[in-house]
Amino acid sequence: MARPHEMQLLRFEDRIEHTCTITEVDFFSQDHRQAVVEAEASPASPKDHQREKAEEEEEEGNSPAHELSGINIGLNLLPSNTQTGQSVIAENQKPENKLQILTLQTELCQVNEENRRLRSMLDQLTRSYTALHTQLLQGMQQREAHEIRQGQDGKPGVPSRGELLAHQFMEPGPTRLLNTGEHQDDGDGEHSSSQHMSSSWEEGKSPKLMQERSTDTAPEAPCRRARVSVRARSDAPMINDGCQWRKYGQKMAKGNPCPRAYYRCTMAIGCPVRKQVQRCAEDKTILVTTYEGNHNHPLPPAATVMANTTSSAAAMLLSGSTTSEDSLMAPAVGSFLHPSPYASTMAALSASAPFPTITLDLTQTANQLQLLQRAQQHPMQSMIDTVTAAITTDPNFTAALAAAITSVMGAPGTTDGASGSNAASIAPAIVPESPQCPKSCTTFSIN
DNA sequence: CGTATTTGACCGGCGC
DNA sequence: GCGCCGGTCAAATACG
Repeated sequence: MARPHEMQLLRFEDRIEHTCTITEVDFFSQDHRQAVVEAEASPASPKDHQREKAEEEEEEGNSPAHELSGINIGLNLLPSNTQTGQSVIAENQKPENKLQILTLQTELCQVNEENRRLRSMLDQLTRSYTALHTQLLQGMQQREAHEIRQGQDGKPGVPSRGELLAHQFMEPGPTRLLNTGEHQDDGDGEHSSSQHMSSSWEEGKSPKLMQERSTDTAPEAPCRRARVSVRARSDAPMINDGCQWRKYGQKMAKGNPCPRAYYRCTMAIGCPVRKQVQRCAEDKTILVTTYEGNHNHPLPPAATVMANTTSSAAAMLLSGSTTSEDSLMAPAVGSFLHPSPYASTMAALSASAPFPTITLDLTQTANQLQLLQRAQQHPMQSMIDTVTAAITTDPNFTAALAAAITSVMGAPGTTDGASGSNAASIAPAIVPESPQCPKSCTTFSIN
């Protein structure tokens, strides 16, 4: 996964710690940087220098356990270094400076402690993501194996409604979204006998095609995927999400004076991703973009960031939908998207369509500081929040952020949808798109 | 002239 | 069975 990045990060931080240590020894220098340079270049403290060299040599080991050892070394160095420094200082400097030194030592220790805590948090996040990803992959593999077995047995038999729905929701993209740029789902991933992507979209949609291959596809006939709807304030007719789209239709939707436009992704031939763009009937400054499907091609960074965000939301939605309506509406949304006081305003599922739909609302304002604070308690959620907020506030930020996100999240892969970079407001939120949620829940339920 | 957009027709799902 | 609605297709049109 992101191990190389992590190692780079850790080693970079280790260097910072070294620098801090040296700086502390040369605290009385006026110029901090100059002091560091001098400390590194001068033989004034050969012990420290040798210790640093030993640490650097240790770092070359690159063993996994070294990540923590590096941290500990940095921390343990402080007392020894400062002891050495203090002995010199005690001989040459005024007593009041000792207090400053002690104060700075304390601060430095706190900073190092914070560093270590953040690092472990990052490790934990990485492990959690890896575990979840593995679970998703295993689930997909088991399901596909099961369906292949059914196909080999001849008539698969009529699955229960629950099975059918569970298949529907296990099927779609977000699981693969989180995977990589492999072959896209399109709702027929299990049909290894079926062909290419371009037709797979149609298979998911076209009853004719479904009937032609009814022997092995009938249980999948109503197969749909999760949708991710993004609400953002924008004057533009369509938000710039980093992808290339071609308009293929426009309709007047009931209950909304604004037409709904239909786009399909043209970044790759046969890419099954489509999106609908429509202005909110209540507030025409709000642009509602609904993404469906998963890209079957690499995405540019600007599109990848929000793709990860939306795919995470969709993954959450789908994982919840495979169990029960309760898990869908409460734990899935509640625990993943807004475990905090944001719960009441940030997330909800839509029932306006035969698809499970999750809406990311980027139209509300939020305190970025709160996002940061939440980052410490809920790293995964905060990552999504941060990404979304960054996108909505500064489109130029997306490219730079993409690298960082993908380094933590793993390969961006093919993902679902993209972002609204022109959104005017900040807060990522998921709000009820429809008052018909209960109805939708029954659709999701397995009974 | 090639590509993108527009727009009416068509199709299937769903509710009555 | 019928009509409504959402979604897609494809011919016509616009644009660079």
